Amino acid sequence: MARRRLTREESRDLTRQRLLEAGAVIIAKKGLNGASVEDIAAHAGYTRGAFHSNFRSKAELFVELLKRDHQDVQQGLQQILSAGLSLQDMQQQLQMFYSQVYRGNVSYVLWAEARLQALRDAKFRTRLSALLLEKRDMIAYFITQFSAAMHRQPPAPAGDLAFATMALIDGMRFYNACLPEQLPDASVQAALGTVFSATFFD
Amino acid sequence: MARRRLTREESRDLTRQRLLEAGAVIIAKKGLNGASVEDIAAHAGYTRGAFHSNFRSKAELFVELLKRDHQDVQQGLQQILSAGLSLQDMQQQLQMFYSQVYRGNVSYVLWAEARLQALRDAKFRTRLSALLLEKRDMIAYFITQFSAAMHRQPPAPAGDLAFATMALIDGMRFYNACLPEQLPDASVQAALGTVFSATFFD
DNA sequence: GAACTCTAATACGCATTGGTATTTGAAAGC
DNA sequence: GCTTTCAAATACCAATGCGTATTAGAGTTC
Repeated sequence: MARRRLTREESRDLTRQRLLEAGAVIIAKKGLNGASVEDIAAHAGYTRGAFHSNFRSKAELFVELLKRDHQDVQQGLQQILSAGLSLQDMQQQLQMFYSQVYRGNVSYVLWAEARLQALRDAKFRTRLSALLLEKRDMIAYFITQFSAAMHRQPPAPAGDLAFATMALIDGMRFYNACLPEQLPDASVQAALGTVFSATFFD
Repeated sequence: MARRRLTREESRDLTRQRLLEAGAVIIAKKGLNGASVEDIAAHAGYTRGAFHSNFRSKAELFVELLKRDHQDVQQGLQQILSAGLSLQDMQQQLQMFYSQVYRGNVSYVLWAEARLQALRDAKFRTRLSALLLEKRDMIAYFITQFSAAMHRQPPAPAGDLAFATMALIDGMRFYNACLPEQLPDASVQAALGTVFSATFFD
């Protein structure tokens, strides 16, 4: 394993990457407030010096984490949208996509943490809102597409229904994680299917 | 205002009460982890001594807060359920009840905080699950009642739909609090109404 | 290879926190 | 009214936190 030496930039990027990953894990585990900079740095194999050399503060790393995850999700959705699939296939793709995205708990917990942060910090709220609105618009577009394909109007403003969709998915995700015996994956799928099809297709 | 002297017990209860109220406010504002015992005690007009004399720890106070709030909500729902109203009236009562319960942000934020806590602490999770299941069962009963009155079967297991209902309401509550201009109260009402009536009544 | 630059480690200061141990003062018991 | 009891204040301590300033060492440049 003759690994070549890294350039300064590569090395720095690697550090940053590791800190971000460690941040995600530790923040998910202990909460934004419970995770110390020391924790995160140590888990990534560094000291606080490295952390502060890469991020101004924990909050900054956190926002970066959210942005990255948001980007990934948006890209995934965009891809499904622009693949030119039939309604059936699109629906199935969406279902698969969400079960993948939410497979690990980490990103879900980060967003839950972010929601709380938003409720109590106005500055953070505006930053998060921008991301939430992007997501809402993406979903609203799906809803519009579905309705158009069914030759109908959406039963309520598409944007509002998009929020409802996000609420439903996230909420069920929580109950599923918290009470897996009471609400197993299959039940979540079935319940979501029931509500969505009743709302959008019947 | 000749206020009579308080007995020892009355005085203690009063202190406890004040600590609980302060705890709710401070925890809602700064998060469970961000709120220090000192914060809470000071906001209630006491010192940490008083706090530790009344609660073993912050976590204990937090659980107490959740239990109390849960009790209140369950009682309210129970009352609506056993009032012998028509479906119409019951529906309206429920709507009113929720808009009242969730008027202030405090209790909502506490439950959001609790959800996060549950995701990362197994012991806490079991304590919270018990409350969540009680609530689910209560709502499931409403769903069963509604369906029966419509001479139908619920379109999916009532318990699962109850979870979906809780998810929807809580999620929309968040978006409403976070982006009130994008999702005003009226839109929440309308969207919820659309989804619920599509799911349960059509 | 010498001077430099920049990343990450280390050292330092200061503020906070939680818990315990002790003290104080007011209610309760006699 | 004297003693006892208990709620709450105070004092103390050890741990942990963040941010900055400084240092060390590896990459870069010439």
